[in-house]
Amino acid sequence: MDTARRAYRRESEETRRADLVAATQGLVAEGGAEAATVRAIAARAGVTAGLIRHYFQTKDELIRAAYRSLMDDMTAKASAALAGAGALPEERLAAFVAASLRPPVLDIGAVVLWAGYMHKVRSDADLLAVHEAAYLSYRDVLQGLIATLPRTADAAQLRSEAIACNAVIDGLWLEGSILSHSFDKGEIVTIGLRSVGAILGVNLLAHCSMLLDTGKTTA
Amino acid sequence: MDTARRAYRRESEETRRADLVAATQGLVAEGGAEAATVRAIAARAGVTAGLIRHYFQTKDELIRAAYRSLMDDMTAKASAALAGAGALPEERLAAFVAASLRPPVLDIGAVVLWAGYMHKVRSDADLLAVHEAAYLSYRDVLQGLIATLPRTADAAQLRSEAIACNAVIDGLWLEGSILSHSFDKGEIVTIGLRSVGAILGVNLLAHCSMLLDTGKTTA
DNA sequence: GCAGCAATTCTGCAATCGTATAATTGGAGC
DNA sequence: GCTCCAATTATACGATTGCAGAATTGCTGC
Repeated sequence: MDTARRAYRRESEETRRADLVAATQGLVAEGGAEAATVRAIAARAGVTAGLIRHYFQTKDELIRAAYRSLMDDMTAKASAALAGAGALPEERLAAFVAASLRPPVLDIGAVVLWAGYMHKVRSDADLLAVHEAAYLSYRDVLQGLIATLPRTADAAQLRSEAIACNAVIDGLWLEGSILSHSFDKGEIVTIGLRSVGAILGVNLLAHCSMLLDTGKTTA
Repeated sequence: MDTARRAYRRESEETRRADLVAATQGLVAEGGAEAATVRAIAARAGVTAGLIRHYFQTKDELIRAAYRSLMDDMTAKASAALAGAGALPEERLAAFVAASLRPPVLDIGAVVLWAGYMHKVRSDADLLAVHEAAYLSYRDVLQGLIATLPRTADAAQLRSEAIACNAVIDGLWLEGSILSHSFDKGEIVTIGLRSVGAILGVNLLAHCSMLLDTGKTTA
């Protein structure tokens, strides 16, 4: 037998798509978008390149699916922190902010993965829509938490505040992930809570000292 | 004459390098990193592809030069706004923040170029150093402006505040660039000034209404 | 266990990539 | 205006890319 074909198992469409998406994300996270070639993706997913076209009409379609998956997962992970939080509005907001600024959301791999898609987001209208939807989805959760605070605020003010809080979280997420070595443990979370609190005029740190993990008990 | 060679002019090394860097940035800004092929870069710079290797040993070296140039330019453009500002600390800080949140600093091309190199920043120690230096350089300018405000603040507080203000500017810069269509004109600048003011406990909007350009006179 | 279908592999192709190097030519110095 | 060197063009090469279609094979229903 000179021609020994590679043995394989049939998998459900759902499984295969998930595998291919995961492989794509792993490659982009490690080596940027240029590392995610169809052959590399297939190899990491344990299949051959031709199969990709069986599940995705084009490579761009796979990339889009992978990006959508990443964005959804990040919002989901931050939102999951709400389940363990109490009923107090300040406490819930603080839990959400803190969860967004620590692993697994705060992660250089996630940043690189996210950044690796940026150039596609620019040129691909569909991807831009995915990005916008994910951004607004996260911001809506944030705005919902802000709205429950014991204050009076009209719609326009709520929108402004949500944009601002989202921005400070984004910025801290970025630099905290990239330059993690130059920040003390818990510093990013503390600054995030203090900044969001300052923007909204509430004290998040007071209600939520249990969310901090400074690693050292500085005076 | 069957072989008509293309006519050309000799230029200084300085000019050619600048042209190639500018061509690279333009292409990445328009079409993402994948659009910046050596042939496309050369064509835009008005030369042939071979010349690139005459000035840069490898394409990566050119891209790195373009990245370094981008980072330096962004800080420089924001800092340039200080020259036209008055002597009042609030006014100067506001001018700096506002300049960081509007074109040419607020630019999707800059975001894409910046993002396109995240994965290299992760693995390449030199590039990480470039990023960190640029980040700290910008933050230092910001912290210097914050320190001149008429308040009392110790070193640790100044550091925290600079990180927070930098983060909110970063986040607004990102989303404002990517989703520029979903924000009103001047909205990003206004939110930036209000947020930075809230974090620092000063009113930047009061002193600096001339920095805003809302495009419409809403009541 | 046998048929048949679809999941998967395999092979190939045209295009494009970055790089290397030989062939030219513009322009400065004399 | 001639010389000569470096700036620039031109050409070529091997590798890789996304994509397509034919060939195979694992699995499901009987």
